[in-house]
Amino acid sequence: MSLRLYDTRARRLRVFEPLRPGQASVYVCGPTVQAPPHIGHVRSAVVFDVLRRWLIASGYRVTFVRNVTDIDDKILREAALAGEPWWALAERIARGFAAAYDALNVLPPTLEPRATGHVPAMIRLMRHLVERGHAYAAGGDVYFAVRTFPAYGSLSGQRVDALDTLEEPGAKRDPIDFALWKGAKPGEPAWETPWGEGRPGWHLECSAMATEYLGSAFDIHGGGLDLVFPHHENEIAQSEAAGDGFARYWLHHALVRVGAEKMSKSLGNSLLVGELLTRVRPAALRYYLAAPHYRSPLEWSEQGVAEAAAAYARVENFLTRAQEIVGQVPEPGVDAAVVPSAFAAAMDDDLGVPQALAVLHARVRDGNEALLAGDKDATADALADVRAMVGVLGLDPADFARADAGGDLVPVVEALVRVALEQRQAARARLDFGVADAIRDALSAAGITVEDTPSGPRWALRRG
RNA sequence: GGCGGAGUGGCCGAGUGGCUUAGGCAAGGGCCUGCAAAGCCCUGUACGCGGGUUCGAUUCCCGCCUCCGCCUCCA
Repeated sequence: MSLRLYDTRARRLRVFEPLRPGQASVYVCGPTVQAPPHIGHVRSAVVFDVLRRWLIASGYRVTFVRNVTDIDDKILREAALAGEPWWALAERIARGFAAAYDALNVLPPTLEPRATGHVPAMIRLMRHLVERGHAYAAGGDVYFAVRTFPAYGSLSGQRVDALDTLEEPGAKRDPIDFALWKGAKPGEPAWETPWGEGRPGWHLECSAMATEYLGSAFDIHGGGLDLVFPHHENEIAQSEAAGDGFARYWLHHALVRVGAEKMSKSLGNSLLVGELLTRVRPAALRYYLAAPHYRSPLEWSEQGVAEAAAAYARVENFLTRAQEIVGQVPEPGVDAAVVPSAFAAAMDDDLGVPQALAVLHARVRDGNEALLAGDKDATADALADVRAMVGVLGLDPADFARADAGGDLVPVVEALVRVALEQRQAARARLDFGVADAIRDALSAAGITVEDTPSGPRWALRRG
């Protein structure tokens, strides 16, 4: 059994064979930190976090690099609008992204390089390209000469001859050439280069940072489907023209749509993560984002999120009840995860999370049956399986417990609920169901659900 | 116009040449419960339209319709 992944460039599933046995190197395009994260950004992060966790669970040592683009036209414009330094805006937004990733239990990357910290590497790459005749300076900018790279279009299927744009050629020799480096206008941040002062273009950043840390050739390059062209096509052109082997597998996930349209800042229909997390549990949101196959478009719906929350609650309920019987099980940790073979087979098949979830739910059902039958061993088996699977998907409730916790008020609430439930039990004992139900209703109105079990009442904060 | 993707039961969402056919949510019936909740059991026969290939197609081929992404910044 081995992992197969859909490679955009090959347009088919390919068995994953890493460059170095037992190791996997992954580069994922991170955000341009110009505005707060929206739901699409975190889908991307969750998708590649699941990939990463599955690689780890499969025994690979994973080096996972996700960049931050912290210099760009839009950042400069937003900062000017906000009246703050561009670097302050970039830092503030970058922190917002980090917080959103963290809330959704996305593992921190091995390294998170920033474009502004890697200008020397970009200049080296550019020099290389200029020396080899693949790039030229013109009008203060530096451009990549697309027609010097015959493989251009191999990723996206675009043909160079079909790419003639209406755009003014400007200083370019050919309208299809793209900028590696942009000359600084007055007042803009600028770095010194042999071709004048300026700042890096977006495409150059990723090429330089990926090879800086992962080497001339590495295993997987990931990103959203919207990056295939021109961004990733251009990365390939730059890096391969410079003699780097570059990425061996290209993974792209489908996008999140809102009202049948792609969500994007320019369309003004962004669903911001910060706002969503005020009304959706992080774990439920992660379940919602991770559940469909990563190459299927996801049309945002509030009902869908509610369904995801219900499905997740089912898993969570089992874990809670099972642990009450079996005892606390130490978190398996993704690297030690031993998952059911059907789950592994699903994940190996291009990250088949939907089928993997079917296996997960089947084991939850098994576990619930065992619980019902009072079969402690079978419960423990199911618990171990479910815990391992949930860990691979980044959905272990324990990982979210800290975020869900109410801080100092937790012991207070626990004490108050205990008092109320004792009163209710007393009422039930004297068959005074009017009082008992009134207490339960009052707790329910406060968001506390009560369940009576053979071993006494259980309660939980109802979470949405 | 060029490149690419999608249309599945009430909803979301997998998958497959026929065999048991995901899974979740919702719904109905039952068990359990003081009543609930949670849980368990049972029920639902779907694959955009029209052709074709085939003993047999939702699954393969052709045409059509509708929708979406990229071709400009974008996860």
